[in-house]
Amino acid sequence: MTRTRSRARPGEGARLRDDILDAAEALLEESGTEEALTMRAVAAKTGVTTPAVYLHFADKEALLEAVCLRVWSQLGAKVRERGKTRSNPFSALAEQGRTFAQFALAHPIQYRVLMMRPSMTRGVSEAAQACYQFHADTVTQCVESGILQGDSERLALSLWAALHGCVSLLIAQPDFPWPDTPDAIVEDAIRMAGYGTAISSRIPHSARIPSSDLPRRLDAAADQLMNDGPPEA
Amino acid sequence: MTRTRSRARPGEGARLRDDILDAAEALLEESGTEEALTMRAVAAKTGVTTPAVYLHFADKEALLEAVCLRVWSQLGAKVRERGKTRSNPFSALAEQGRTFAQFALAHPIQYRVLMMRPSMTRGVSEAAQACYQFHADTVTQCVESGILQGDSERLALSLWAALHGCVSLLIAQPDFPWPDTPDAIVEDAIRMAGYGTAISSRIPHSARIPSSDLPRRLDAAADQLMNDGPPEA
DNA sequence: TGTACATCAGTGAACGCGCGTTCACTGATGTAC
DNA sequence: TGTACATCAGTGAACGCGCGTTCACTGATGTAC
Repeated sequence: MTRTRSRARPGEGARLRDDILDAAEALLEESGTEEALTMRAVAAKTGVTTPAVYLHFADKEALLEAVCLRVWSQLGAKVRERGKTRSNPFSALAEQGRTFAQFALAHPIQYRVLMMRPSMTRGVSEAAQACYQFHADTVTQCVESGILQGDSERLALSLWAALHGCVSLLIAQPDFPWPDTPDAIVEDAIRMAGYGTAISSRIPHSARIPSSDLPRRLDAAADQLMNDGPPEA
Repeated sequence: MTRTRSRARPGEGARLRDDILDAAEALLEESGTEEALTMRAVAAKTGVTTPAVYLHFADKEALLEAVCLRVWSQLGAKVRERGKTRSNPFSALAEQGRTFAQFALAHPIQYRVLMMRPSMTRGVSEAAQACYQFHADTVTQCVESGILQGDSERLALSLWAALHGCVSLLIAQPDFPWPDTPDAIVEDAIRMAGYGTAISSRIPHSARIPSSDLPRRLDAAADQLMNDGPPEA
């Protein structure tokens, strides 16, 4: 790791800050593990000596926070941007989910770091909150337009959790014999979560559906969804 | 951390092995982080000097594998035991899910370790496989009895992922303003995954459901699930 | 235009620490005679 | 029953390493005169 950086002019010192964050992310991506992110390695990757990192980050924790903050911002921006391309809130929800999953699969270690450590500082947790809020708002729109029913906060969580589980398994268990491509598995999860949330939000917890009858009823319900009339007898 | 252990008699040396594993798990639970699991700390917690650990585990990796193996076995046993109490495969599935989630929430760091690191050795991956296989078998029974349709492997994965996402968020983000108790959130996730998998497995990917009509159709589908007749006009 | 100086982005060397791991050793125990 | 001995479950001290962090410093740059 040779030093190739030229010294910044006075007043341009902040340039190093971004370079360090770039290096930190690159390190995560290349190594595949958070453990590789040491102050020394980040400095070397940036092309600078270790103490130089302390000019911009108080300590390792601060550096890690800055990385998280940036990743959350990027993720939030992507989801917002793509989510707005659909007018119907239910399909916007699906599109946001796809965007979220794509981002996670494209930046697996960053995603892992974001999700595994509780948001530490106010800054990070606000970025995370903003990202989640956009999702929650779309869920609220789904409730307002009657597609979903019930407490939008709980619905939003269920949906988020389902998708998170899907990508988090894809990321953490790459050696698992996955029956299909990641995209297809994500798509399955989105369909399942979408239909599941919509239907289960309409069925009271108290309802006891006789098990022997369940397959026929499910067929009928699916027919109701796909066709307009009642299912043929 | 005083040493309280008495030396084992010849032939009983293997007793230490179990004690070490107990200490390792206790350490994880108390500290809340995998980083606390060092050879030194484990030895101290066991009441033994550090090199003594090497009498039973070749290195740190081997110790961690042994911990994982034991946790997977415990989890598998719990799920099997409780899953068998239901005759209907669909509600057995739900019961297994609840058991799984309860175990995860009761042993959060162990769960994290299990899920975050790809199964390393043959032993661990076999234990994990066995645990998952029981779940997959129940899904297959659901398919055979007509409750679910389609590729049981993909269905099993979707269900597993949804539940994993739910508990993994509950574990990783304890500071999040969860709108309800963990149990209630898990229950929501199970209902959502159950209905969602059952319905979405009946709807071809090619089906385009007109969005303007969606709320009414969802109402109708839910009615079909709860009541026997078609929904009132 | 030339020179002394203040500024500030970075350097180089070192610190103390906890870690995984090794190695020569000890001392209680069961056993052979 | 008494004693020498082999066994083996552990001990104590040390190793080298990479880490986060600190501190006195340097040297290029823009600026005042």
